[in-house]
Amino acid sequence: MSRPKRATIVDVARMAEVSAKTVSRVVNNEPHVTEAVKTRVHEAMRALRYHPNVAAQGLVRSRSYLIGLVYEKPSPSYVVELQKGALERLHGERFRLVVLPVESVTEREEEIIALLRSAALDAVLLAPPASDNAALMRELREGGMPFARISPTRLLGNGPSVAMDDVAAAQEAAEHLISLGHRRIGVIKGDPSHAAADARLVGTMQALTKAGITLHPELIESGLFTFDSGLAAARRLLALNPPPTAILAQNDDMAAATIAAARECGLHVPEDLSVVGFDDSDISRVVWPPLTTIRQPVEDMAYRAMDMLLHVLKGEPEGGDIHLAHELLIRRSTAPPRAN
Amino acid sequence: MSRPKRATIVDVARMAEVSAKTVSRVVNNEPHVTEAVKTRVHEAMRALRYHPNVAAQGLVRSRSYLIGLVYEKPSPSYVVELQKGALERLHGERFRLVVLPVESVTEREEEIIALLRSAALDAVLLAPPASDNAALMRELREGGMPFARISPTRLLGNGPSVAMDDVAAAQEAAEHLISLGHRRIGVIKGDPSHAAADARLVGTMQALTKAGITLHPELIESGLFTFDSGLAAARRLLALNPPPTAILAQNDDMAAATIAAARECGLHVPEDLSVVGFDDSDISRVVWPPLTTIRQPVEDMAYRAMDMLLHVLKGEPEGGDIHLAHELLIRRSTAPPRAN
DNA sequence: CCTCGTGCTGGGAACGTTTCCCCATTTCTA
DNA sequence: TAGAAATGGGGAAACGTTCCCAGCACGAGG
Repeated sequence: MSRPKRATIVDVARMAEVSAKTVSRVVNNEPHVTEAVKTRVHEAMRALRYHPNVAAQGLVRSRSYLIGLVYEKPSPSYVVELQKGALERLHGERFRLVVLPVESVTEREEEIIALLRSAALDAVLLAPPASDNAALMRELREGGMPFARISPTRLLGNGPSVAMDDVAAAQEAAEHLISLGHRRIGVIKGDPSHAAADARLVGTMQALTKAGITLHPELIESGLFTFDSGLAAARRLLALNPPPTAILAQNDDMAAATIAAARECGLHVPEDLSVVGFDDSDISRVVWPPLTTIRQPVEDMAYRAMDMLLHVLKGEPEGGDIHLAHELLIRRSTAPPRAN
Repeated sequence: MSRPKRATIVDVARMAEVSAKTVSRVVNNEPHVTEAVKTRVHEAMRALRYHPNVAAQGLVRSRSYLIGLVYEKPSPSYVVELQKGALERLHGERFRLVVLPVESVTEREEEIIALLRSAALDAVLLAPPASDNAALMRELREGGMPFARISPTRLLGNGPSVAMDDVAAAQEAAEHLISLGHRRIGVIKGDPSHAAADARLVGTMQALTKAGITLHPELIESGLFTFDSGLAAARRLLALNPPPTAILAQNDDMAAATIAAARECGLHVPEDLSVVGFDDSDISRVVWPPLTTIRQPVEDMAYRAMDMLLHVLKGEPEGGDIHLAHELLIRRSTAPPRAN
């Protein structure tokens, strides 16, 4: 689309018999141009198939019209929803989305920062756990690079963000199990480097405490938000004596793994074991039985975060911390415990 | 990372006491620079935290260092693997990946082309079904924009591509069912706008014909590669009298849906119904029983396609059509039919 | 009739690199 | 030893756009 020498602004200017400057004004919808001139320029643009050269615009305006999306190998459905929401908002804007997945293991903050620096971005969208990384945010601020945060769990008031209330959501999920009659409830935590894992545990414990239930440490297992890690954690929980009658997994992938682990032990879900997930990702409807889960509006969150970012880029004052509502979706993986 | 006036090449030149031209040579690893000068420049670069301005480079070299990835709302796991492979190859290169999902419904070829044109890309990676779109490829060629194709099924010899043999793979899957003793085999096709859907059907029919089995049209249902569409198609197939003893779904999402539909009818998989999927996506291991499926090396394919694209961008001659091997993974969703 | 604002337009200088062309010095070849 | 070739370096133009500033017409008010 570019090699066979594209039309430049002076070609258009020559054809429309105006100056390059005027063409620029027309392209950017600036005032001080007569209607007649405007239409003449538009015709010339169409005839020459003129498209402004983004690199040149970027050079003089010191803008690259690129927005980065930083995330760390979460579940596929999460990534896709994130991208969908961000792109949806970008539709019709001249900004483009550059994906920047980072490996927590190999890449340290400095490397991420170097990556961002060399990528020449105008702004970044930070998904967890980058959205909770204080050092990263400080660097960004010092570097003058605008950012917005998705699902931060701490350090609020630190730039625009969109989140849901992980604590309240986890509390609600646990209360659902308690109200069904469960007393011995296992928890599978997510990746400890995600602050959401702690927030969700706190919510769970609040519900249990309120109901007068003490959560034995043996009932808390840690995973990494992946199916395989969830499988291992669920196996450990189900090997306890007595095993829990319900398991609260901190995302759907690990909840699905819990169902698989239960099947291995010959347990039926939900008769022998209730399972609750988190996120309402695709996987929650694909497994059997479909998962009771917390709906987290990831796509909306990404959309809103991108919206706030665009506002900042337009020079408007920075937005604050936004909360989006969650929702407990009761499907078929939870039931009262078997009476024994 | 950019607003507080970054160091420019002349700052570095001044500090290292050489000309801007020399700095440029060092940055680009060109010859004609003494070691001593080179280290002096490197030191200055580090001290000033100099990073070349991509926009300026792009302007003079007429390169944007952006590569687009065009795909059309396929399953999340497919997208993620695609991106993973492409990014893996891009690691260490200066090119960045811009994601360009397109809606087949709303966007027609011209809009896609306009999108690419305005995105100022250096090259594009085409995933299905864009990789089979003749008009799109013609436009790209005329516009001088290099491209590489992922999983094309027709119009080969039309630019570098990486694919697997859909026909042979589908044939192998069908032969597996036949060898188990199945004779009444249902097929759930994928989105008709993907040429792979036809190729996989052809392979299936080849296997059946070879075994002397005629495939009744009533046994062929169409889906859209999504779980929901697969659910509806599977329900229709299972409502037949007699129902098929095995169903071959053209991707894993629809195969998972088939298992769900079977459960609705009170059928057990694989005792009452064998199910075969396609792709070996995450979902195939998450459902119960785990799916017998064809492993499609999506990540490798994206990696190789990106590799070929980079070769073209370096001015080397265009590669041809590459084939990657598939593999039939026999898991627990297939078994001999119940004797009746 | 002169002046003064106001709306439209153009000239020229940036923006930060690379590249073309040039010169001086060193090294190799015959 | 002379000439050719290679090496190390610099000056200035170019890439395509936007932005600052000035100029020009036109109508209104004195």
